[in-house]
Amino acid sequence: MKQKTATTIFESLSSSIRLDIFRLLVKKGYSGLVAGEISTSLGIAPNNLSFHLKALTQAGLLTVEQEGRYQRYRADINLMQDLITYLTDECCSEDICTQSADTPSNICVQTFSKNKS
Amino acid sequence: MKQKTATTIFESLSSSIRLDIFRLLVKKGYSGLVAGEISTSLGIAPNNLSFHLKALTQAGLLTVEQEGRYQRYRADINLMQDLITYLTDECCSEDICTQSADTPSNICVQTFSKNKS
DNA sequence: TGATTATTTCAATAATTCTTGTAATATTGA
DNA sequence: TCAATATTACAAGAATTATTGAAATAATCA
Repeated sequence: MKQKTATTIFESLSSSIRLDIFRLLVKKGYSGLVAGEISTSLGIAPNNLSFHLKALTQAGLLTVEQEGRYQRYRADINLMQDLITYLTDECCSEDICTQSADTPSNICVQTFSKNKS
Repeated sequence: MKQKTATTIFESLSSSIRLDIFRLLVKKGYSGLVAGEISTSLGIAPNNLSFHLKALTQAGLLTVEQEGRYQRYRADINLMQDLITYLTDECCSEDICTQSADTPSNICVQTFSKNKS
């Protein structure tokens, strides 16, 4: 994953409106929702919603499918897993992880669990 | 996790400078780095770096420990796992997941893998 | 103590993002 | 075709965030 991709995803989810939209669509699963339903459900003005849907879609967090005059949006959470990998794949590569095993703020927990399983 | 916590984390990582800082510290593991080392390593002016370190720390992504006249920063990636849970814990709760099993953009993959393992 | 170094704070400007209103586009149904 | 509905595009002002320079704070060392 490129850095630009990552910052775009984070930027997309840094707005409470967009986070609400994404979580709503995650909940709705494959069914997704059309723009009007999202607008009603979250109480966001259609034009403002369109602005945020565009941002989420461009970040790759949503997919859109045309259904007649409706646009159906769905969340794509696969991208989230790639994002975590991007953040943590070099975890502790320049440090001895074991040092942190017994500290309260253990930044290597994820790496440890990966190794254990 | 509260919505405000989540948006703050996303906002923190939406800047390329802050993403660089976080990834650098993830790499450095428990050793972490002091502010001056981060400044040199990434070529960021000390006062600007301080601005971004403050943002990351307030979001909970970094911890700070005083060492004499140095401030040692460390990444806390545990928070990332909580964040993923916040995003996906209600995944497909209002939809039949199986519908998406054979589609290219399968938003439920994560849920499926969880169930399989 | 006095000088030096590390880091943070503050203020000002530049840049970016959000929201709203209005208009445009496109599909549906009579 | 015409009217109604769904959605998007554009433009302008308000609000927020980033960067820089200068100064302040605090710890170290001679």
